[in-house]
Amino acid sequence: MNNMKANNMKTCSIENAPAETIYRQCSRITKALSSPKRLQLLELIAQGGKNVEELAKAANTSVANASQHLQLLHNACLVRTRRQGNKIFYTLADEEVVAILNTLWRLAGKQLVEIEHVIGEYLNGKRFEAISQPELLERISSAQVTVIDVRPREEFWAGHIATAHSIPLDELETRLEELPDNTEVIAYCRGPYCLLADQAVELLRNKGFKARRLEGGMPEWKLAKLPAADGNSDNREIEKLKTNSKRTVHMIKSQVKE
Amino acid sequence: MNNMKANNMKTCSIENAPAETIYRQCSRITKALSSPKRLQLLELIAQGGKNVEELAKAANTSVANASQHLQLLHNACLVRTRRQGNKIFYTLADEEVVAILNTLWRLAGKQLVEIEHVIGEYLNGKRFEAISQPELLERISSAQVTVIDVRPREEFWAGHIATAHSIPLDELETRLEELPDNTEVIAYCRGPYCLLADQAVELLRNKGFKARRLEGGMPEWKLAKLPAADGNSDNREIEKLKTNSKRTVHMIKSQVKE
DNA sequence: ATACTATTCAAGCGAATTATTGAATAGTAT
DNA sequence: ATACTATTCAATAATTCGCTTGAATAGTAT
Repeated sequence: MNNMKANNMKTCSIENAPAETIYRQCSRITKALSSPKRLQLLELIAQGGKNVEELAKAANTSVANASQHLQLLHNACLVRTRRQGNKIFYTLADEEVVAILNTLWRLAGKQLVEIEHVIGEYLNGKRFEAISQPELLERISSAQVTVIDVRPREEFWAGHIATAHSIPLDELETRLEELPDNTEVIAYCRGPYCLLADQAVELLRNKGFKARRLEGGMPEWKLAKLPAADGNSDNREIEKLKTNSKRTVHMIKSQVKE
Repeated sequence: MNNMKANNMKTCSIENAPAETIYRQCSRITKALSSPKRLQLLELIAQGGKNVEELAKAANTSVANASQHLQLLHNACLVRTRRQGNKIFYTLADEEVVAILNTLWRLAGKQLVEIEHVIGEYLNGKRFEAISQPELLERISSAQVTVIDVRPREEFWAGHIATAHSIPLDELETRLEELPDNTEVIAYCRGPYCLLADQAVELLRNKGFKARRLEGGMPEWKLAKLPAADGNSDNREIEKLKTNSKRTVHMIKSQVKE
């Protein structure tokens, strides 16, 4: 019966040998993404390089456990490590990782009603009116506003609203002095399902700033073809891909063994 | 001082209660994507609605096992079921699912050297020279070529090369009469890491057609801002009806009954 | 060197996942 | 009604996963 298919040879030899390997390889990535803790860790890492201890604390778990998860992510080539003093900092391995997290986030927000529910509950009584795209555009052009991008820095580099400053949520509290206390601050993030901007607004209001979030986020801004920019000048990519070379050799070897 | 910052739970309540729920929810999706078999099934489903038996056969597993996997995908809201006669057809639940599969594929191709390795092995001695973007463009404008998009139909709808015809790889063999045997056929797919176009070319050459693949794929074409189009609802229906003619009759019948 | 720190490794245990088998269900056809 | 089909359910055994604990390692600082 299995042979039937092979003989029938409907189309493609990909159904057979190579495909299985490919799907198995792809599943290395999705497996790495399949644990809530690891998703949380990735999100934390995306917001800025952190060491194991910080990550463990932020993700509310033991250091050993965090380390284990991180190594799994590392084996899936989703994160990279960098030694600094006697600490090891984790960063995302590639912008595509952000891309996949974003897609995942968008899909989850769209499909899983529970998430909307949770978000709704979180924002209950906390969500302030958002500013609309055209209104923000007008305020920008008349310089009546300060726009901050509270997403992870990598995402800012990949494209941001013109005139916006990158202040990842993590850093916001320590960088308040960069913000004006007379003109309004507009925070934006990934979109309607993303809480980053809401959290930023909450923090800013608590500190006495005038703040609102943008309706939607960067994807919607881009979609509307409103003025955006990206940080091409940043040239970190070069080093990125080099680091994997050693590990790669290892991986191939162990694969051959099997 | 660093300790202060870390200990102080300040900024975001998202780190606490709601966040865990959200990550757990997101992980429902990634868990569903974390098995090779399910990735394979999704890919098959993406290439056109299929029933359980077909899927099981194509994925080379038992019907019961396929059914189990499919239900898992269904619970994660990644696929949808539709009854037709006494068969149940599975289709993707949302275009975003294609998006996430694509991102995953791209990331995997970029990060996991093994995949390149496998692809290289598969294509060993099989890969024919590809046609470059500018060359194809010129041939298109002088009508010296037939362009076919061998990706799943959903992806064709989301955007395709101008003048291209949608012939998912699955259907290629049964639709050969639509192709000219005097002018060259150019197949394209998702990009350099995607084998669909190569498989199409192989099949076509075996059948005596003149065929080559495009260098890169749709994303690269879009990136170069070359002429593209996307499928409006009208096209969509027509395409649908064309290829599903047999099935469609059934469908219409049963729809009328309802 | 020695002590110290951050991180990783290793073993163990309960829970979850995968594929298999055989039976049950819900539609369809006669 | 009865037989039939496509699909799902239920029980299983082997495997893997996630977290904990306690020890080992590889750097740094004195």
